Amino acid sequence: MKKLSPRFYQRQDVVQIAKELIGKVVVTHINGVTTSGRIAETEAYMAHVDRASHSYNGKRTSRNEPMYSHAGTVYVYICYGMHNMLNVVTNDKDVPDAVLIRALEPIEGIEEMLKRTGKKVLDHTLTKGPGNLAKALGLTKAQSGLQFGHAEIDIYDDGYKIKEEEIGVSKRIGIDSAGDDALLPYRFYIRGNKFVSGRPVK
DNA sequence: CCGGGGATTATCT
DNA sequence: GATAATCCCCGGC
Repeated sequence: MKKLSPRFYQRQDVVQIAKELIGKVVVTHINGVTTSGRIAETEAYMAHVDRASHSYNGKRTSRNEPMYSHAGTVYVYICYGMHNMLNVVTNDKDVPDAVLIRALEPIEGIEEMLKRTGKKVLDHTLTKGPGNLAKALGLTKAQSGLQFGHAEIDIYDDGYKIKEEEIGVSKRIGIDSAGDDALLPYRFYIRGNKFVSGRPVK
């Protein structure tokens, strides 16, 4: 298990970073309990030029302020009034690129994840989709603005290698109001992984 | 298996 | 007052 270096997050190409985050391991220590999972699905959001991004056209508010912080910052926000979403901020300070972590394959702390989500048994819904994932990991906007590497949250490379052909690419989910930008191929996922969100594609 | 719609509230205008 | 980077349930086939 080795931490991702600051250099990993600092790069300019957020789409490439989103792709490389597939297969990495997110670990949280919240209230003394450790939970972790392997990233199965991500989406890239490109700063001010991307209509789907919270920072489109340079929009800057107290909610999305962490996006303008330096690479390796945690950005958590609430969507539809009830779901927390986990993002990784990349690129230089004041360039608000981010990667949304959309799905995980649970590894550690499954009992705790079941307790947090109110589910009875481990099935593919435990960490499928960004809302479920943040809930299982115990993340809320209390973690927004922290750095990856903080005691409560980090991302590791455990040496797991994923083959190029195992990674699927598609347009992003749930951003229909973003016009043509909704069609950009900025979503990456592990083909055939049952934790990947959305209806299975034939 | 698939698709439609309601839930629920922080955030922005 | 409207919107939203979602989830879950329920009905129909």
